[in-house]
Amino acid sequence: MGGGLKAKAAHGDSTERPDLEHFRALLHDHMVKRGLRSTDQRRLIVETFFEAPNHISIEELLAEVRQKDSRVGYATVYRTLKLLTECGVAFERKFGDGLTRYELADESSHHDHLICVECGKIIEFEEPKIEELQERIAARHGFVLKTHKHEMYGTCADCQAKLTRSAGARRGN
Amino acid sequence: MGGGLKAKAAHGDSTERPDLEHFRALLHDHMVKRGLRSTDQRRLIVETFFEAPNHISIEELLAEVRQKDSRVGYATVYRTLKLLTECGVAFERKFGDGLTRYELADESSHHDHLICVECGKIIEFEEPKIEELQERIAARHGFVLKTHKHEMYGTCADCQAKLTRSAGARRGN
DNA sequence: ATGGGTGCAAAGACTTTGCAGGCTG
DNA sequence: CAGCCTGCAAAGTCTTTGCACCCAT
Repeated sequence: MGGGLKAKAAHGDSTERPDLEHFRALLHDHMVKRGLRSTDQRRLIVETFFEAPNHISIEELLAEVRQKDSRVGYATVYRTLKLLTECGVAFERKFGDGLTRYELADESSHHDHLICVECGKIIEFEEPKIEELQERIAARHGFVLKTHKHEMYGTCADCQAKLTRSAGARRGN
Repeated sequence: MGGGLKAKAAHGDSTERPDLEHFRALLHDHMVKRGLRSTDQRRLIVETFFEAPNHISIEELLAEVRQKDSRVGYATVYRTLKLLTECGVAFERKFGDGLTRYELADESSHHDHLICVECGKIIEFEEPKIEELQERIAARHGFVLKTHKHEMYGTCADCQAKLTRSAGARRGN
């Protein structure tokens, strides 16, 4: 029936890959500037992060990393993501689920999030009109905006279908 | 322009108090329906919550409550707020600071939040145009929206002034 | 008298950090 | 070969829960 399901969603919207070289350079500069060192673990974690779907949690990233080197510790992933955040390569995101998630700090494609409360699918969206309205509201209150968080929670098309089906079944449809 | 600034913000926008009777009834019904009991602590906590500024944390509410009865425990406040959330009297909010905050579930005045990253001031705002755009975006992706979280972080007018002043001083102004 | 309610303290779920030994530059 | 890094485990935060006793109903 429902075909194969995409399941994935989250990641890059197929179009073009982000400019990883730019991020590698950013990280490299930061490390040189502070006398930090390049280690096997860091390189592995960083590259794994670059390949991973956006909005990955520490746990998830650790799992990926351990497929390549099972001896890497949680703390190292944690500290490396902290490092990436500091040098502007990653953004830290806290959705309501208690986990901290990370995504590539791709300024060039600003987006917010649409999240399915049934299956957890995360879709990114952009809406310049909203951005503009935000600025106007901020100005009205005398604020200068730094960042914002705009998340919409609902049920995706797939899950609506699923729910309708089971509701129908329950009703003896 | 400018004038005196309202400063307070956060709480009821001066206009009218929310309809507390409505919320008391909601809670009462819920408790009767489930055979829950009305105790001194619950009444105290609930009324204190009603009087407290919006976006209060458990710790803060507990402090208020303890001014009236120092023997109330953290867990009771915690459980009472859970109860209020369940029966639709309060909303749970998680801003990025790791705390859970609660506000009156005043549907009639839907709003989002503008937060000063310097002083923590929280201002509520409403913008129907954004709400409408949200629905449109959700529809475009096949979603049916349930809730959303829209927070904007920046520097409020007061703090901008403060920052400018100290920056100037530092520069030998 | 029941069985929900309370306070305390212990347990969870995540995130941070201290340390002894390892490795980069 | 100094000092940053790592992995482990312990320590923090904040939120939840188990329990024995208390008290509305």
